[in-house]
Amino acid sequence: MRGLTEKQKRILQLISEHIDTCGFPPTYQQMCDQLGFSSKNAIKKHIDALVAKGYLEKDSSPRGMRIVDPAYQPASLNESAVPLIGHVAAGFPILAEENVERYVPVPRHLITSEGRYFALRVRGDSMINAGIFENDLVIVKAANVAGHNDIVVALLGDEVTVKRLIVEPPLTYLKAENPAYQDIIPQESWTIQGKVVGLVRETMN
Amino acid sequence: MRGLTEKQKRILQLISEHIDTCGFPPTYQQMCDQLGFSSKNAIKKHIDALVAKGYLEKDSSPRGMRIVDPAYQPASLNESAVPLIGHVAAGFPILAEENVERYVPVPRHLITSEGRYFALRVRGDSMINAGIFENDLVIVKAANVAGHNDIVVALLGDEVTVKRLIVEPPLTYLKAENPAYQDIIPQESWTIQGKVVGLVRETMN
DNA sequence: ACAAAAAGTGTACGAGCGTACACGGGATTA
DNA sequence: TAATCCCGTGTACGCTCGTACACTTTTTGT
Repeated sequence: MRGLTEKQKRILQLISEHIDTCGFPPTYQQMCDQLGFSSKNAIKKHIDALVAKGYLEKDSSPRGMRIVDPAYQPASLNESAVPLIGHVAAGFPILAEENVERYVPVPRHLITSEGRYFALRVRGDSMINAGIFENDLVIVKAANVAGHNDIVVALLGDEVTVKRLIVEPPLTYLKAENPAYQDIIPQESWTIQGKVVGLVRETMN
Repeated sequence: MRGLTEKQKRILQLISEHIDTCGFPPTYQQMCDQLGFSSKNAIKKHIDALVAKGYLEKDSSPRGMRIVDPAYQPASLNESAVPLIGHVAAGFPILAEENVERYVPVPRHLITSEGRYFALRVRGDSMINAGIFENDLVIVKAANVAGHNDIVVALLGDEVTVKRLIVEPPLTYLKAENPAYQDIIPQESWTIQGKVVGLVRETMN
């Protein structure tokens, strides 16, 4: 993977931009028009050079190209998106479409193999000692069980809460990471919804 | 934008998966093969229905489709990737290609218009009271100046550090968010490299 | 029970796309 | 001066893709 000429860089950038804008790579003709060329062959030669140098992969059908170099990657392919659960409507399962506010990108290696994931906006400051602040988004792997000391998302009645799970047989309870809060030893039935595997903070003020 | 039939959902999902895998949408023929159909028209009708319902946009050239519904958005288009700066080689500008370790996806709305951004892995626990832990990735907007109370990335000699910027004329200094650390009132020359605008935590242990 | 919508097959066609080949010009190097 | 890249033009060709039309079957709704 050696150096690129200026024109070749321009081509890569053009492809990347087009994918960002339209969701798919451009045709040779479109790139011609955009660069003011009048022959598709100018493009083809650059593309061939890029393939030869390993920056691009091609399959010879229309728009059939894929950028290899991560520096020019449009936006994704090493990443994935998980649904951000907004207000949880009572009665609905937590992952129901009705609850999805938007989607949050996360590094793909957080999303190991299969398993459903979601994001949740944190309310309150009960976990500040674990570095989880109000309005942070926690990335959660859906699960019904979890281990000792895992940070989990639990459902108590209608309320969704993020706490540390403490397993000290015969006792299992939820612990806040903030001395101002007491442990929660639920009387009513409660369920684990998932395990926190990551965090995204979008506001720094 | 009304309800979809099961088959139509399947089609949307198929397109999304293909984009994830290959970087561009499939052709009608490819979708046929994958679903075991023997006529491209089956696909075309579903696609037309999806367009009519507003879930898809089409331009009548090969692979020319774009998913509108965010729930089926492949992985990107609402997100962007910023370079993760690994070890900073002395002498190199911080954003030099040599320093890039990999790319980190972040929500696009963090990346306002133009301006260069990067990510940095946090070393040490000097900012724990701001909820910034060791090994967290801070998302940084490159800048040479910053305001009072901003969390900034500063370069002191060869060392890159994350601290809160305190502007109390005539004094300007860096403050750690951890009582165990003292304020840094640099004698030598130092520069602001950028302002922290977000945070990503990939490890929760 | 009847009509309408959804789902799928088969054939044929025209246009757009990638490709191949021949050609010209400028810049750098031996 | 010749050789070699890099860059662009022009023409022609064949294949693939999206599209249109006719027809069948199953599911849904009133």
